[in-house]
Amino acid sequence: MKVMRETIVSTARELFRSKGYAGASMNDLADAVGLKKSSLYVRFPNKEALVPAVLDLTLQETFGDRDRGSRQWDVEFADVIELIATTLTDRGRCVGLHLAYGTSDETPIAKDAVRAFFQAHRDHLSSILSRAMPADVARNIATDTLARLEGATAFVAIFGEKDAMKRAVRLSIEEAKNAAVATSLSRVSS
Amino acid sequence: MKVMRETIVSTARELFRSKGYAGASMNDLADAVGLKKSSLYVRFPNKEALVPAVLDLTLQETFGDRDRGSRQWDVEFADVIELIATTLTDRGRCVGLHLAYGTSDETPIAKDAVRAFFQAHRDHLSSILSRAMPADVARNIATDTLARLEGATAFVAIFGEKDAMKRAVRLSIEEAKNAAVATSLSRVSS
DNA sequence: TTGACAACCGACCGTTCGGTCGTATTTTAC
DNA sequence: GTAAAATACGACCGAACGGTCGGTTGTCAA
Repeated sequence: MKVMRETIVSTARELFRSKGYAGASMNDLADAVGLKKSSLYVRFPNKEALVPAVLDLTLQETFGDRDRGSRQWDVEFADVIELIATTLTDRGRCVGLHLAYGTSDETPIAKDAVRAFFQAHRDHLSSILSRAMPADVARNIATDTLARLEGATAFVAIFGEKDAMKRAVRLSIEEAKNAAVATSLSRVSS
Repeated sequence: MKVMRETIVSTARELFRSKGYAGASMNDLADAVGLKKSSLYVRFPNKEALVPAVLDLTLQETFGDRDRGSRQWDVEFADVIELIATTLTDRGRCVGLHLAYGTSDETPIAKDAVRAFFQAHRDHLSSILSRAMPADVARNIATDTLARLEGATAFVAIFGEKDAMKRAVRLSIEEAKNAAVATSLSRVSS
């Protein structure tokens, strides 16, 4: 009857996503995976330790087995943000953002994990974009893309609307391509 | 020693903003306003009833005493989104979004209040924009503007970065102006 | 078959949660 | 001046919280 660690982590992710850090209880998690609360403490020292595990799993699923650099930058960029957008649309909420809002100085480990989570997202996107534009431009576009996706998720969460997410994806891809064109033009003129 | 209702509501807003619905307790609120918990229940029937009060206050402060329609649409649009952006940057979080993520079917009154809150934001922005463009375009731009602001707030919350918010404001204003120009051009050509 | 080890559970701890109620105190109205 | 209404409080409730601990069960290698 052994319960997989990944089962616990991905179930914890669902709970954090829908109820937030404070709203999700260890008892909820235990019930959801078919264990008793005390058994959870064999695998995780405390509730806070679930947060890095949850975010690491999500990062792995998003950027893990991606064939990095083997394709055109624009295809890879479009692929990864469409993957993120689809996940956000299907789940209706972003675990990372819910945990970002739900953690504070009282949960420093969770807070650090959230920072690392978003930093990793930005770094990944930025590294794809910087194949076609200067690093500072890439970083800003990566940031704005993530912001747009997070904001569009709010409209999925509140109204169930998916249009905003579609526009966010389209506009982000356009913005990246425009920046790439502007970069190549300025290279020619200089 | 009477404590103003608005004091309670705006203090509740701070708590909801920083700790979320589940994370903010009635005891926290009582301590913060200098009352005992039982005294709060004289003014509010339960915790959930604080949510509409908090969001109504915020709406009032954002759109309340604005001289509607007396100025150019673009000035008014820029003004109101700069007010929102400044508030979000200063506070580091959006109460509305934190409550949107923190409420569920178990708190229907709060959930409805959140929907009304964001709908009111969208309606207000949309009505300003529709002075210069078709209603459907205005609605989409209003939505995307709010999404951008919410997303940029995440980067303030997580990294303390304010640049993303500045870009969000600038890009939203540009997008609105471009749509207005496109509208007037298509009117001429038809 | 047995010993060892990992997985799991029930009972329990102190604390905090949202919420209620009877009562004391202050303000207001007549 | 006095009655009524508003305001605040202390004590309390059952439930849920995160977390601990001693003991039982299941698995597997020797």
